[in-house]
Amino acid sequence: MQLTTNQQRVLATLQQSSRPLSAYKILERLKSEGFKAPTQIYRALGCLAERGLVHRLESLNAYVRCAPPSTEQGVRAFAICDSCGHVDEFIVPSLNRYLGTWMKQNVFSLGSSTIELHGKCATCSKLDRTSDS
Amino acid sequence: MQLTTNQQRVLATLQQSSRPLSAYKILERLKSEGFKAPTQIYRALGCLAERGLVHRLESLNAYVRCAPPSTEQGVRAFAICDSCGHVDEFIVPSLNRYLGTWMKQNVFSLGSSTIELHGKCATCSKLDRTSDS
DNA sequence: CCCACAAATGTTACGTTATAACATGCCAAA
DNA sequence: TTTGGCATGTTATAACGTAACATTTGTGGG
Repeated sequence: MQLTTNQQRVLATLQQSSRPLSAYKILERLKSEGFKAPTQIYRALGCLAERGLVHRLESLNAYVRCAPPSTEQGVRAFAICDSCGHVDEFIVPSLNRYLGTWMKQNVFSLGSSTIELHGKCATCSKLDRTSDS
Repeated sequence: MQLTTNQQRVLATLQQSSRPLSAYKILERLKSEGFKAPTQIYRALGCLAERGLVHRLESLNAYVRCAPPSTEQGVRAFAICDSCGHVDEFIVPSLNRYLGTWMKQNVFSLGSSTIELHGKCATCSKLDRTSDS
């Protein structure tokens, strides 16, 4: 199914941003296009998330455009630069292999996972070093 | 340093609970002991978190008592049962080994990590199976 | 003993994030 | 053209979190 216009606008807003946006930030940016209430944003975000087009970063209460569902086996993870806000998405190839030991011992049937790493991206780390005294 | 009485009360509340509690849930339970405002709870939670006695589950906006800082090398992870709310804490022995490939390639200097798995614990999985038609 | 200072606590107010509940508009199939 | 579904709009409120300032408490120095 196609995206509705509201969904397209929300998706475009996220896509144009270099960092995650909260629902209310998105709302601000879309006020000029007639959006008025958070519900509208949350609804769109909900649909986009279902399709795997956006992802909510739990540790930021914010949303990012993300890679479409890939064939690659594994679990999504996000590396978030606390300096510049840049988010890098990658796949943890097999969570099972690493956590599998634990999960088998503990018989936990995995539904979904939240893996968010905070730190500094390459660019910001470099800046730090060059500005050292 | 010792815990203050407020911190002790908040910690005890979490300890007595079989599942994570939001700050406001904790507040409700402590109203009878004179707590009146969320600030009081958040302050206590802040201190307790600094000492590694409680942990905030980002995906739930809730807090759990957690194991004291261990000597074991690794990163904390949490397995959350979406049916009964039970939370199991464990250590991912070396995030570096698994994500290290990615982190080296991308030069990301890790600060903190959020790893939260959602699914069903053993007990709840069993219940499902026995209630199958 | 009393003051002064610091730390913890209390209190009020507000900011941010999210959802519930209901109204309206829009389009497509009968 | 009516009806039924679904996207959208609107209002209100719930849930989560923090800033700023007042008050209390406890401790060491005069």
